[in-house]
Amino acid sequence: MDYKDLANLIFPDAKDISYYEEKYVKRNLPEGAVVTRYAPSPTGFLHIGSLFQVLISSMMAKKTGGINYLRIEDTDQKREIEGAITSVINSLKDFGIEFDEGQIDEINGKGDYGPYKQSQRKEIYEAYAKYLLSQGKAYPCFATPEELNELREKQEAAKLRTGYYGVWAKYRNLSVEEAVEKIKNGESYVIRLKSPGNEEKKIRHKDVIKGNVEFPENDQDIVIIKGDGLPTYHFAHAVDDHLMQTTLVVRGEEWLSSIPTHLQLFNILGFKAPKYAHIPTIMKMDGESKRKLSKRKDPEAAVDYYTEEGIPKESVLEYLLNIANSNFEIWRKQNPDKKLSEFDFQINKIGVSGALFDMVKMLDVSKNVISRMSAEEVYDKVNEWAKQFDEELSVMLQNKEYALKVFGIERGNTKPRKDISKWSEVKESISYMFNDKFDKNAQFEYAKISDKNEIEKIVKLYIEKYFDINDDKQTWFDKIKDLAEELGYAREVKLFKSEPEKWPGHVGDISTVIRVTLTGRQNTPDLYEIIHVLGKDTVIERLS
RNA sequence: GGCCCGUUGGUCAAGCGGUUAAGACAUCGCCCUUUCACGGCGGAGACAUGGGUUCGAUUCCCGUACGGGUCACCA
Repeated sequence: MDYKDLANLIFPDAKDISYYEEKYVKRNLPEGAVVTRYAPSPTGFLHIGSLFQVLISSMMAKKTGGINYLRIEDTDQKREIEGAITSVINSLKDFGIEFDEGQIDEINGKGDYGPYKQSQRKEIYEAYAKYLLSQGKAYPCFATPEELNELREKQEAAKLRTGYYGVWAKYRNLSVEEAVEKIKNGESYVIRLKSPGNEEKKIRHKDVIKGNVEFPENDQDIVIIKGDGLPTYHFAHAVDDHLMQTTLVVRGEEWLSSIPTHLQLFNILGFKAPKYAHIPTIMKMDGESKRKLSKRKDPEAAVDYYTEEGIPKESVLEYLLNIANSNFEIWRKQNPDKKLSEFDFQINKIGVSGALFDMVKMLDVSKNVISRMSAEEVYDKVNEWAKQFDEELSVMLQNKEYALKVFGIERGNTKPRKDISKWSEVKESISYMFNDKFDKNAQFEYAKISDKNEIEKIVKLYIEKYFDINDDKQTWFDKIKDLAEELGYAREVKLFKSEPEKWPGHVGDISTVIRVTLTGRQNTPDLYEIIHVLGKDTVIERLS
């Protein structure tokens, strides 16, 4: 009996690997095109770090005329979550990320290199495992969890490196006969790689982002096929990325230390290894120390958070791009109207150390993104958001024509207003523009001039003598100045500042009184525009 | 603990042996013919640390400290 017999016993039906090698033909892509992928395990939760990763992959594929595909890594049945695939696909779609190829729903994929769901690729992994088995490069291991535990304890007690390797790999040198017998006895087992690595030797590898890294060779006999018959991540990674012809693997830096294992696997299988780009983890400040954004503690770790808060997807993407390529900011300043895809993204310019997530900066980016939108765009997006997350706002926006006017205030000119950074702020910032949300009898907080009688006097005189909806802006403001003067206030701020003792206040204080009476707040956009959007009747009604 | 990776202002970051060490956010002050949001100008604020190498180190090498990652039949 030899290895082939063992291989046949374990995987009697597995095909020869040549079948798959021939089935998946070479991709026909332009020179330099990158094939990359996003390969989540379906936990139903899209982390901001994952979005970062997909963004990078997709930028690289687009830039080079390549392919970005979606592969589902569902080899851990214990973690399976119903509907998770659809939810990930939809979350990504919310951010404008769609794949050229790969999984499209819970069961189906599109493209010539599928299936794109690992649980549907079992026979493929078996073929490759059988291939290794038949050459004696992999073997069945009968160690029980208890045995493995014991082994580790022993190693720890002796202060040795833990793991299943070298002389500790108890079943590595079991004879074929013994193995066959155990299998026939129904003993459970996994398939392990018979690692040819030597811990004393180093391997050198050039990561696209991290640059040169050096590791000891892998000498662990890692599991490639688990007890449940499904492959481990490592094995599936090698087989899938080879067959799907991935040329660039973008993944989190927590994978960096598996490089020796992965390179070894590619090598033993006779595959050409892809390039790897290990991207830094997005961190958060927690007290004194940094830590990974956590799905349990930090709502902003989940991509859906941004959707719910109404932070536009463009903002999130721009912020992320900012972290990735710091020259993006400059580019954006020079090209305010260009699409993100026109930015010449450089993957090797991504910083090597983990970036802290900075919500303040994110909102600043967002504020600028929103300021570049037209009133129509703002309307559409706010409306869409409100439909889902804020019914009251949604109702307010029903009169589209009016809402457009509201959003058009100080927008579309060379110095657009920058006061909205997320849709969830919109209601509060525009509520006074709606009569049914405005209570003229509420107690407003006035500024310098707060005497009730004085306020009444100012407003009354304004409405009776100076208010004319048909005035142009200059005339309108001149009249406020006249009003100020008539009431004994300085008509220019500068005048007041040069001789502050001469007047009780200035034109700004007067306009503040009108502003507060009209809107209920001290800070608003341009009063003249507000008056015109509100219309004559409302203005008179509120000021009377 | 072993093995990796990292460390430039409060934050994100340029920089690749000789720079007054960019820029952005935040912060502070002033200005911008009404507030706020903008915009403009200016201020404060950094190369973790100790040794080398070098005429010269933020940049290269080694150690230390600190931070992160990883050591599963999870990905």
